[in-house]
Amino acid sequence: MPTDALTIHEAAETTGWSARMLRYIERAGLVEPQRSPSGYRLYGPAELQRLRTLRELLNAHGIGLQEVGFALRLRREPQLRDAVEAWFEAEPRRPEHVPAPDWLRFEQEKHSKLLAA
Amino acid sequence: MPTDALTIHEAAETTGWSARMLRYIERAGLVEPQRSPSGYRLYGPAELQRLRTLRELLNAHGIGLQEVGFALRLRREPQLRDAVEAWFEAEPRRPEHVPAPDWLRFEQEKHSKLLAA
DNA sequence: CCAACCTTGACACACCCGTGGTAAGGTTGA
DNA sequence: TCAACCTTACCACGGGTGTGTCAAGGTTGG
Repeated sequence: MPTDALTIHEAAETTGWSARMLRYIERAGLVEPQRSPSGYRLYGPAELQRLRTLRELLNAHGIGLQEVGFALRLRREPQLRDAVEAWFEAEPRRPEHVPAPDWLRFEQEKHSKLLAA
Repeated sequence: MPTDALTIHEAAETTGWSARMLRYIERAGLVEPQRSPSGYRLYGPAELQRLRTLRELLNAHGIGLQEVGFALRLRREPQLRDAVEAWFEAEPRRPEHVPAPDWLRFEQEKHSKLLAA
């Protein structure tokens, strides 16, 4: 077996996630490690780096795993992406007023507690 | 006042949403009606169409308002979009196996109950 | 052989989302 | 004036998300 593949608890230690969350992240399709012949998860350098940058991505923008999972769906289901794009394209024209982006605060409030904790 | 602008309860009636949800959708930045001088929401034909197609968009793909709200953030915050794209681009190469898309079922399970109800 | 790993599955818990309701108050039109 | 609208701001509540923990069992290395 390659010496640079870590088990789930070792990977948890070096990335800051818990082993529980590594399984959760895998189930969401975000980081899927290879498996040993007997089914053990094996995290290589690429997966470890991916887990660290995932943490940064979430913290930097105040989003959650769910959002990243949805972005994954947008990449992998072109009809979904196209349908969403089409809906936004039909946005009614109201060019004046460029409001204080209140919806932005609204969207970000959802994770403010998490970030504070 | 233009005759083709409906109040919130009238708009609720013709679109199938509740008045409560129309306010919620507005707060999420998805459909923002104009206001009368005294602050009443005025839904024009464009907004009404938008509300109907929003309902179809959610039903057709098993997603929620939260997902559409996140897609809106992706459109309006280029740095967020770029960061998410960059994270996916760094996906570790594992070209074989093209697995049964289990993550897809996982992502869609979240709304299966809603669709059934 | 056995301790120390790993696996999947389930229960639990706090918090957030979607939705309804209600209260307190402003607007409108007959 | 006054009934019937509208507004914002709360409380409530079922179900989903993110996280921990535990049980029952397979794997591994000394």
